[in-house]
Amino acid sequence: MKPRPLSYQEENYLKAVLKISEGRGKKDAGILELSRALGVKPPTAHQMLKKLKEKKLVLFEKYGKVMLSAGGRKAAMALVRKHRIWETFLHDVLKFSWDEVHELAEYLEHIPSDEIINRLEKLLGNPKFDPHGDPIPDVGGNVRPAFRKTLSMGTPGRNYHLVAVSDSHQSLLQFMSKYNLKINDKIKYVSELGLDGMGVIRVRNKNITVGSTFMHEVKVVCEQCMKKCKCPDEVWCVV
Amino acid sequence: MKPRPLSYQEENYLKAVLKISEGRGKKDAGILELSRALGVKPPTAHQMLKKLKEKKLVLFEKYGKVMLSAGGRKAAMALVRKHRIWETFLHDVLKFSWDEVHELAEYLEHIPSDEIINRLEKLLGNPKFDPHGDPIPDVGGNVRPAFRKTLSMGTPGRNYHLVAVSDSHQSLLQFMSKYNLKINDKIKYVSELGLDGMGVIRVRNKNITVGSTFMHEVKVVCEQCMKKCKCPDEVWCVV
DNA sequence: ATTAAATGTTAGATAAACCTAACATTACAA
DNA sequence: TTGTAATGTTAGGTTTATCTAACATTTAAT
Repeated sequence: MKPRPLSYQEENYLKAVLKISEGRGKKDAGILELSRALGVKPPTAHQMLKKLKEKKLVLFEKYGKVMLSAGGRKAAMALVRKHRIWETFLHDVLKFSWDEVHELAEYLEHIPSDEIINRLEKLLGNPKFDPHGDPIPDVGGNVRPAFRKTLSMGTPGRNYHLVAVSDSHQSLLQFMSKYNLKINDKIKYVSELGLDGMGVIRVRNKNITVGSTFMHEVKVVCEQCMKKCKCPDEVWCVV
Repeated sequence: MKPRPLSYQEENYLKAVLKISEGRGKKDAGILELSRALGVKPPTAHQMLKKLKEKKLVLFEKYGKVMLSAGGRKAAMALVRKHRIWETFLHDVLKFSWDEVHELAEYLEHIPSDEIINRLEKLLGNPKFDPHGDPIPDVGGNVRPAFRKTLSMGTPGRNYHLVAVSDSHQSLLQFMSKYNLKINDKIKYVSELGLDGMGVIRVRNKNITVGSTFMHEVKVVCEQCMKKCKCPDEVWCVV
């Protein structure tokens, strides 16, 4: 077996930097936050990031923030592409539920083959979004922007399409499974409750009361904004 | 992510012991042979096998041979099952060629999920053999015996089904790809050449001269033996 | 402006899986 | 049966990715 160009762990660190710097929140990545995202202690993350700097995959100065280099970003986007195509395969073909696919894809994304991914993509009919509604980068690492916002940023009374949810938020995914809520469901944002950030939505003629996490983590697209191809409070992110 | 029950490498060592002790040749596994099979130096293999002995996965006494315990064999058979189901998926669904699937399956077999494997098996229609003609163990780790012999053990003039070829023999796999030879092809063993163990086979009305490696590595089943459900020179193995 | 809290860095230790060099045992062939 | 070749074992070192403990810098609050 050929040696991997990047180790399993190096790949995870690059993905974590991408997730923080271009994901929901989009902030500069610091060592502490990275170490938390990766489940390691700060000195561990620090050491690895020095190594990735040597390899010119990240930009990182003493006491400064961490950013991906062009090469590092390319590698990280390739991982995101692999992750999301595997998730789509597991969901669409092997019928794994929405909340099971993420963990398995965490392993599968490291399989060192671009060809498997390209063939899976074709098999799946060149999907543009994974089962969580996140856009799938193309072979060049480009993602189409997606017009979307959190439900909490929506306007009560309007209709939305449920398009995305953080795929690593286990309890939320289970909540949605329980109420049979799926990507692409049409929902109506009925009302804000004004208490603990809760709200009420209507799906298939049934009202569901949802909590703050749901309001802030679930991403929706308002059909009006889609049509106008502009959305004042658009929030989109890659990871 | 949960910790793996066995590390990536521990799995490979168990598989290597199985391959030597129950594969073609079926000999007792020694440290030197294991180290060669795994591409490591003898002390490395020795150390790992002491660890696997601690974990009760192998039986191994000083200066003695290595054998799998019941638990070790179960784990190794599970790996063989995963490997062969992934190979079948890659070949049947993603249309990878016969000689490409082995290397990719070497990675995929370590994905820690039995459920993916069970669903793939169903998707593929519960195949009994992988693209190389090797039998796929069931969930319990049982393999059906296969009546087969090497072509060199066959009788010139008879018709055979090409059922198996060592999936790690790259140059042989490429030779077969080149002549468009596939598992399940009907071939006639035309004659022995009596020189360097060479022979002639006939496939789709074309004669092909094959060398010693082909004669000794390619497995065939003689239809007569299959029908009688017994074969005097049956050679079957698991890995 | 000062200080406390948050964050980042360094140094040194550990475990896994590999190595080389040296030594021990077994197997077999003369 | 004895000596050499093949195989196995031990000891000690390397690399990767982790840790803890101690120290340094930056940020933010009074």
